[in-house]
Amino acid sequence: MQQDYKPKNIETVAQTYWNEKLTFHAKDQSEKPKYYCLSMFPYPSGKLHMGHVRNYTIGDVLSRYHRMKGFNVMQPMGWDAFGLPAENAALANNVPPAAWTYSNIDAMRTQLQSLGLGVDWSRELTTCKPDYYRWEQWLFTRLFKNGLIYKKTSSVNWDPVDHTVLANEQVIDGRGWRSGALVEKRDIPMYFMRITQYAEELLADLNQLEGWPEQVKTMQRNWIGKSEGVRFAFPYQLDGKSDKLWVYTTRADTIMGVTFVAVAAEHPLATRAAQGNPVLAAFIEECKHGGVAEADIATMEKKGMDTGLKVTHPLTGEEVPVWIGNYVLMSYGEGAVMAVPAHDERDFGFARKYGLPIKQVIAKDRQDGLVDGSEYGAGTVSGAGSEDGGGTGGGIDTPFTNEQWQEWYGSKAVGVCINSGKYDGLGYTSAVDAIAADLAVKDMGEKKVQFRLRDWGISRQRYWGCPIPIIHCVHCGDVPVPDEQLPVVLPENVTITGAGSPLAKMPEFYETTCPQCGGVAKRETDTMDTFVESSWYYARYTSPGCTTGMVDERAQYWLPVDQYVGGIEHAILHLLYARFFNKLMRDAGLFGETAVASTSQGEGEQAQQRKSVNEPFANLLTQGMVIAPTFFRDGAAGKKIWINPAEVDIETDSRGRPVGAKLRADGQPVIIGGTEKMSKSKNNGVDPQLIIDQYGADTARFFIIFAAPPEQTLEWSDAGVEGAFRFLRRVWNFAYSNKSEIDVYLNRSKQASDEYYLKAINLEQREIYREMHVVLKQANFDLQRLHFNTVASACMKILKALEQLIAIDTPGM
RNA sequence: GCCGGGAUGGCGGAAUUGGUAGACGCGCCGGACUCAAAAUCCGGUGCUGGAAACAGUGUGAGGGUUCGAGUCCCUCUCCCGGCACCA
Repeated sequence: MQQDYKPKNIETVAQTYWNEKLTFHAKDQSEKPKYYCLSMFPYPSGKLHMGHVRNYTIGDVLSRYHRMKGFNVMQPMGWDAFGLPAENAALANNVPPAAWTYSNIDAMRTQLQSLGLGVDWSRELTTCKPDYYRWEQWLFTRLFKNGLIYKKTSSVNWDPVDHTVLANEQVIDGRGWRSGALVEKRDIPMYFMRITQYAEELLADLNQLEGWPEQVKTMQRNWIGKSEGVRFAFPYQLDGKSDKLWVYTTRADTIMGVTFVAVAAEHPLATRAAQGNPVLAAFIEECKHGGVAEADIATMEKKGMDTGLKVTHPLTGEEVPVWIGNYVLMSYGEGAVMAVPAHDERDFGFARKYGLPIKQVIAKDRQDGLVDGSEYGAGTVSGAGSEDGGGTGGGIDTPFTNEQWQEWYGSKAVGVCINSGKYDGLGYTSAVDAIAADLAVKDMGEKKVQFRLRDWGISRQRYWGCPIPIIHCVHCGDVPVPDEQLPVVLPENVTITGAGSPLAKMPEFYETTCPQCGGVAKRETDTMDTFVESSWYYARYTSPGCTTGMVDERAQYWLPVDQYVGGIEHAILHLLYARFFNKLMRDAGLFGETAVASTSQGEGEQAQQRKSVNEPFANLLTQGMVIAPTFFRDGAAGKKIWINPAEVDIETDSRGRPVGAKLRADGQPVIIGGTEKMSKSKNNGVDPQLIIDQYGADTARFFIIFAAPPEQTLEWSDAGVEGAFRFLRRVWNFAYSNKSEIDVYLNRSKQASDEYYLKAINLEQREIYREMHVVLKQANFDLQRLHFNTVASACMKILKALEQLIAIDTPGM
């Protein structure tokens, strides 16, 4: 009667077939249009998790879909193999990071292959191997020579007990994760990539990325943070010399309301003021405690101390006190900020705390909030500047007060200047113009465009990363390693102690000679940020085995990536760095002719696209998380004991609502927690391997692709998996029972039966993917609108229709 | 703190421009078939009250605009992602 659906057999046969026939090998030339589909490569943690399965299934569906549509598809896979976890594992298990990483890669490759992805494994790359990172070192030396990489000091988290630099992740509540010691900020020399030189282009080109989600582009725009403001100076006399304290503001219209300036603890003025002032020196010392992470700095208590120094207001000539503020960052802008307590919420709080004066210089002129400051010209506003700041337009009147912050105090849109002498009555734009002009006349400042984006510090005081190809010579300074000496190979047999980099303790690594003068020299022992490797892997996939450069001419055929798929958590850093690297590689001439200035739309644009690659990823799909319910019991000392959902039976009432849950092992109740991201800590992960073993990869993939739109959160559901399995089984059984010749095939030979299976698989996949095809077509190929329910019901309808047919065509791909 | 998202039944989620909230699916309940179960099929299912007809109520909270708000405006709460050394 009906043959059982045995996914393991079917999938093994299919995967073997694909491997033998090299089905998914991408050709570097083709009559067909190319489609480069890339899913973000995994960090080889050791085990596949559901997020990986989702990521690669989405990419695979898109790949197979385009394959069926007649594209020359390339879907590669590789390993983001450098990074901190390998060093942690080395500490915990006493295994060298390299050995740990390579064995993880082997395990995960096996798992990935059991998923049956249409991946071209001949392009596999591993970033911790010299054949990959040597080209990164090559690019480093080029960038160093042309000034796009430079050296400066920067703050890191220093663990004073373990004598080691800590990652932000390793700083917990201001203390080292292993030692528990209070972390300090320490300034050390590092290499920086001049990403700010590309800030304007990185910002402008976002507008070309029509295939990117708007929210990602918005985040990148805000991150780059182009602002138009005024850079100006507070002059001062100190130690018999005249000098200027520079600050930058986007609210020059409030300059007349400055009542103090705040400088970073590391600012030269702070250092000077602390001389002979032990209290101030102690405060500066206190400011050094804690980590360097911005989120921590921004949320900590705002503290400050008067330096006793005074600077002069450039327009009023009044004396302005200089304070040290723990919230002012030396690495941002000038390391000093003007403070206008009346019109900045943070300054307001600071002034209230320390009893500093608050001077209102902006009045809310209108209530409707529609007024753009630019509409105001000098003298066009009458009656502005009333002392209470209340609007004249009725509605809720919120007069200015020194007691409580009001949002409108800080709004550019609603205010006009008051208490500002000649600037009274001006709106935002005209006030800024007038003030900037007056500052310029005095040579005390000018308008300036500034970016929030900072240069990218790439030095890491870590072992498991790509060595920075620099040799330090006492005579010649920092000398880049010559091409013929590349790669600088990272030694793989080391012992990790958790206290500093092993490279710094290996004379056989760092002792060398200067390539320029031949004298005794020392090799750099810092390694590069692992984001460097992930910034160009997409390009390397186009040129596997290339020994002549980062990429060869094949890159011009495949790039840009047509579809990139990955987590939203990479919306800023990784994606911005990869865009930056793409431009660096383009300007190094690696993608053929360099960019032609964009002229007109249409034909000219197409020609330009063939000549150069301005952006690496044409379309971006940011997939959602995989979440699952959590269960726990209260253990000793208020600690929760998390219980895996697989070990729990849920009881429901007559309406199907959960009323309780019991641990299967002991029948005793457990507490139902929230639904959260699958994680080790909450013990709510579902091991993909168990699902594949029990139901098969097709069920796992089918469930995961249809249970939620790709970019939304996916709630794991055992029932949903079961449903997906039943659906596939039904398709299978239907195909089987309608094929009378099957028995003939089966009775002939093993080979023939395999052939039948393949045909049946093709039927199954064909029907499923045909449905997706239809839906994708309806959705205008917009996978983000793809919806499980719509697709599933369409599949059901088709299936029902098929069941009414007695004979169907022999399927074939 | 700042930037970007989100919140609709027991669950995933529908709802073109502001026009019958809860499509479709899961789950659950009832029925058919079966010795029984599974599978399959049929019907029901926001909540409260009611045997039912029906009534009231309902899209995180509070306000507003409108003949009409899940949708637009304001304020707020909570959750998720990122914040430059996790990847």
